[in-house]
Order: sequence, then structure tokens, then C-alpha cells
Amino acid sequence: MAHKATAQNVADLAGVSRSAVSLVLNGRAKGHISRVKQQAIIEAARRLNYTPNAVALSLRSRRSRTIGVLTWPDHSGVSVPMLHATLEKATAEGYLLIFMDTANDDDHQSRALATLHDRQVDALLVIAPQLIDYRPVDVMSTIPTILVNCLDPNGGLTSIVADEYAAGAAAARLLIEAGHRRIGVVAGSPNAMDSRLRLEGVEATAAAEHIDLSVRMVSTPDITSGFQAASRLLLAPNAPTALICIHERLALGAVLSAASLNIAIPTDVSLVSLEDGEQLAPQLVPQLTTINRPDRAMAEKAVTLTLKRFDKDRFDQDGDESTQQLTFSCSAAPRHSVVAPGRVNRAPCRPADRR
Amino acid sequence: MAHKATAQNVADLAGVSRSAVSLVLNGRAKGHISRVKQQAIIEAARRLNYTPNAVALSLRSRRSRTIGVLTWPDHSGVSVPMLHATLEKATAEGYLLIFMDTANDDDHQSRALATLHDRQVDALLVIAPQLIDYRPVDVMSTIPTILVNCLDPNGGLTSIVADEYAAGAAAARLLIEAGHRRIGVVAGSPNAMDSRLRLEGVEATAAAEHIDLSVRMVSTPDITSGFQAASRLLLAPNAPTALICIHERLALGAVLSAASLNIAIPTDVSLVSLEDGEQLAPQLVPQLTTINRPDRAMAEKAVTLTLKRFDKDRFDQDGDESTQQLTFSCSAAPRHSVVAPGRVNRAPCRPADRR
DNA sequence: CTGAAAGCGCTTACAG
DNA sequence: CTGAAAGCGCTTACAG
Repeated sequence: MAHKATAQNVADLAGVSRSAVSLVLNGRAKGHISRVKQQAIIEAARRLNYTPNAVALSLRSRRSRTIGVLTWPDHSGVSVPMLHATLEKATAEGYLLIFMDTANDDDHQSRALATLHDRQVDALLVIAPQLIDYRPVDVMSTIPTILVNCLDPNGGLTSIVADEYAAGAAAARLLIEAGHRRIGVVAGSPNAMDSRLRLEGVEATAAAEHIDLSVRMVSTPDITSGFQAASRLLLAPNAPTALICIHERLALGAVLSAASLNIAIPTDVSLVSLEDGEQLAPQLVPQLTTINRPDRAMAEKAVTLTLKRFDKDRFDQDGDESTQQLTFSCSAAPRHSVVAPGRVNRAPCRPADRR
Repeated sequence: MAHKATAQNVADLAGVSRSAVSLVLNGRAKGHISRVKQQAIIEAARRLNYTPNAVALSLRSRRSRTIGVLTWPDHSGVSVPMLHATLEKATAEGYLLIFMDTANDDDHQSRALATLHDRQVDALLVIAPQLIDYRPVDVMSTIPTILVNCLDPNGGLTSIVADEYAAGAAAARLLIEAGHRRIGVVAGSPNAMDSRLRLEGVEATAAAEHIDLSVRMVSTPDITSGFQAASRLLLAPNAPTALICIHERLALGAVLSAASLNIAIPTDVSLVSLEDGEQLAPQLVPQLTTINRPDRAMAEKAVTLTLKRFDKDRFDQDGDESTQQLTFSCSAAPRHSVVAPGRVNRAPCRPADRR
């Protein structure tokens, strides 16, 4: 068949008006349509393989069941698991995602937003590749918008971010509890918010335990920088017995460095890496101990919040009358969500032998 | 303002009927509307910040300017550069992309297709994470569909694939021309079409030059397998002076292996890797010589073909009356596109010193 | 040269 | 209990 069947086609086949079709198919037939006609309509719909045209539905209801997603690439690239989880969750909720690349450029972004606005998206998600301050655009006061992995400095929009500080602290605790007293840290630039927060978490934890830290900062968190920084740390006199890498690419560099120096992980030196969603570590040899940014959890929370924000009806139906409910209404103050890091300990850390 | 301005709002402000608005704003005013009213309409539209509602447009024109994209993850994951290029190209052409994850599962896929059909997508793109045979679904005879990185065994649908054989041949030629006579190959499973074709390209080229090849096949192309296979090759008596890795993860494993064996690349052994779009190599130490699958070119070609397929009008306007034109009509035989590999030579191969 | 009408496919009051 | 009408926002014949 060239075209999809319409409600009119179903009505014709069943010998009723198309309002009757609509009523029956939407479960509002009760006390309106006779049993016989109901059956006829259902049968006709089945035979014609009828499903309502979503475009017409959108025009009528003024909601498109579509969420616009703004992303842009970066030296780190956007997290695939995060995008994937966003897609999965949205699909499960019956929503479509329209991805738009802003190319990290205001012009692109405003064009993208105009397009999304024209398409009547129900809500907007801004998914940043790395933790930054994000200055919202005007239209975001009109369309429910949630920031993921970025923060509105003025606090106007709700944000969902990972607890980077806690991730750093967890990494340090892990090594300290394994008995390490000399720990090296390969950190990114303090200008990068995630890097800075993670390092602060590491430092605070180390300080509380009076642990020596040798920190090397690199300007961009790439493999080469990780290699060089780790080499310096590993070759220094009185070298650390354990390494914390603040980003996964730095960790990959450190692994290469250790291998090239004939230093075995974790036998000779322990390594803990903080991950950003590129999933480089999972198949590495040797396997690494990693603390993952909770990308999937963040994504799911973002979609859930977005829909609650927008889709009041559905929310009320839920019968979940918790106090949280109020927080989600558009007029209420935005609510920032800080998601705890998920720890994946792939390789147990070796206790330090205090060489 | 709560809602977008409508054509009626513009008409009211300009004091004309809304047909006049439509005519003027679509450039069909010539000889219909007086200059004065044209100005009034344009001014009113500007003041109200009017842009047409895309949903209404879709309903009326029965085209949504939207392309549905079917993807699914895999041990290798879908290529981010490919998706990104698809998005960029589609956006540039004024089309939106709706990504759907089929989870490599028929049920998911048919649900996704039903959704896309309801949404009136103009066309479909199937983007496979690795080269496979893909059996089309019925609905794809109704909606213009193009396969990317996969092939319809019955040839019913147009496919865009990379020339994997040529990529393998290029890798071999590169090393042979640098003087290598003993070449090791870390290959994936012959059951994987891309892996098999690449290996065939390598083997044919080597055979033509009477070059010795030591091939090690692994069942899954992950880092660990690459590490192990490369270690075997490098430790064998009369070890190869150069390595070809059929997939990028295998190459990463090989690099780790060489580093752990204190074998320098490219000083002690040359390495050429075939890439699949994960972009692991770019920041590696040492940098690698790579031959990239032309993901961006494939994506752009896919979008172009899709739109030509669908959007006859636009194509005719182009005035491009080449013979190719006929090939794109829906009724014509499908046309398979094999895209030549793009070579990126990041690190010059060192000539073999015939140890 | 302009305005009223039809229609894309749907749902929801509103008469009968 | 059912059908005709209105309207979501748009464009395109078609009368005037």
C-alpha cells in the first residue's frame, strides 16, 4: 500500500463516522458506541493495519512527543553511553529524540534552537561533553530545558551533573585503604571544572590521611599528555606506588608509559582511573580499576525529569504524591541533581609493598 | 510570549488574509499582492518573529523533512564520526534525524520502524556498526531506504559500503614499498565480512609480491586479543619487521604488547592499522600509520543519495541533467556505492632494516 | 489583485 | 447512542 490507512478509511470500512473510530480506538467508547460497532471498528482497524498519524496528532495536541537534544563535540567528545541511555529511556517513554549539533558555536546553536522550536519539541536537553558552565538561551525559558553535565551559572535551569569531587575522593580512598602512602596524580587542567573537582576530591582525602601526593597537571587530557606525565612520575626518585589518572585518556597514556618502562600494573604500581564515558578501559591489558562517571544514570534522570516537567498529566496519574512533585513544576525553583559516581573495580588494587 | 506567532497573527497585524501571508512569505507574491501589502506582511512577520510551524507544514505537505536512522550497538559500537557526519549533512540539507536503536533485535526494530512510519519520516537510513548482510524489512519497500556499512543479500536496497579489500591492499602495499618482506598480520575472524575482505586485500597484495605473511586470527577484535596475537608474532623466531592490524582495537593491543616487550614502534617494528571509526589511534604514543574507513564520506553520500531518492523536485531544480539522474529514481535498479578508503599516514613507516 | 474555502489527519465538544 | 462540525496551522486552487 502506498499510504497509511487513515481514520476515515477505518470508518468507511466499518460503516461508521470517523469520530466513532477515534472514540473507540482511544478507549472512550464506553456508553457511547454500541458493542457491535465497536467490534466492527476494531476489526476494520486491524485489517487496515491502522495506526494514527503522529504528525496529525502533534498538530492537534500541540505536543510532539519529541525532545530536542543539543550536543557538541569537544576534545573529549560527547559520551556515547550517555547519548545511548538518553535514547533508550526516551524511547521507552514513547518519546523521540532529535539530536542537534551546535558545533560549540552560538550561530549554529541558535539555528538549531529555531529549528527545534518550529518542530514543536516538547522539551530540550543540553548534553555537554565535559562539565562546564552553560549560559542558557532565551528560548529555554519557554521550553522546559534540562542541562546535563553542565551548570547554569545563574541557576535558572535545572542541571544534572556527576559528583566529580566524590569520584576523586573515592579514587584516593581506594588506594589509601590498600596501603599506599606515596600516590601520584595525573590531572587535567584546573581550568576544566571536572578535572579540578576531581583533583580537589583526591587532595582533600589525601590530606585528611596525611598522604604525600605528587601531582602533575597537563593542559589537555589526551593520551600523549598522560604518557608524558606518568613517565615523569614513575621515573622520579622515590616514585609513587600508585597512580590516579583524572581522565581515561590520561590513564591510557599512563598504561602505555608503564608498559614502555617495564613497570607492571598492578604488580609494580597500582592505577586507578576516573572515566568519562569513552569506554577505553574495559578491554585494556592490564585491566584497570576505574571509577566511572554515572552517565547512564544521569541520562535516565534527565529524561525522567524532563518528562515530569512537561507531562504533568502523566505525572499526576502516577499517584506518586510525594513532596518532590512540586519541585518539578515549571514555576518552582530549579533543582540540581548531583549523581553519585558509579564505581567499577575491574582489577583489585594491590596493596603497596612500601618499596 | 507563550506560543509562537501563527500566519493568522501576521495576517491580522498586517490587515490581510492569511493566504496573502503565505503567498508573500513563500515568494509567490509576484503579480498577486500589492507592493504595499507585501511590505506590511513582511514587516508584521518580522515583528512577530514569525516562522511557519513545521508540524502543520508536515501535515499539509505529507513530508516531514525528517530521516529515520536505525542503528544498534555491537562489540565494536557504531561509528561516532559516521553518525556525526550524517547529522551534519542532514542538517545542512534542512533535514532532521531521528535516531532509533534496534538493540540488534527484530522486535525492537519493528517497533522502531512502526514509530518512524507513524511519524511520516521521508526516508530511512540503516547504519550498521560493522559490515554485515542486512535483511530488509517489508516497510522499506514503501519508504526510500539506504543501507550504510551493510549489504542487502538480495540486492533490493542500495548500499553504501567501504572498499575494505582496497584498504587491506593499501596497508600491505605501504609496508612492502617501505621494504618490508616479513609482515605479520593481526586479523579478526573470517566470519566478520570486513575483517575477511581486509585480510584478502592484504594477502592478495603480499602474494603478488611473493611476500611472507604470518597471520594470526582472533575471534573478537578487542584490545586483549590484539595484545596476545601481537605478542605471539613479535616473539616468534624470525619475527616480522612490520605488523598490519585489521582493526583499531587490535592495533591498540599491539601497541601495548610492543611497549611491554620493549619493542619500539616504528624503530624496531612498523605498524599499520585499519581503522573503523572509534578514533583510538589519533592520540596514541607512538602515533600510528592508519588507513581509515571513509566514514564521513560514506555518511555524506548516504544522505545525499537519500534526499535525491526522495526529493525529486529539488533534484530536478538542480538542473544537473547527468545520466546518473535516472539511477536515483525509486523504480530504477539500486546502485551500490563502494567508497574508497581514506588514508591517513600519521607516522611515516620506517623502511625495514632486514634484521 | 484579493479573500474565502478546502483539505492534510486527527480529536473533542456539541447537536440531534 | 451517533454524526456533523470546529479547529490545530498551513498552502493551494478557486471564485470574485
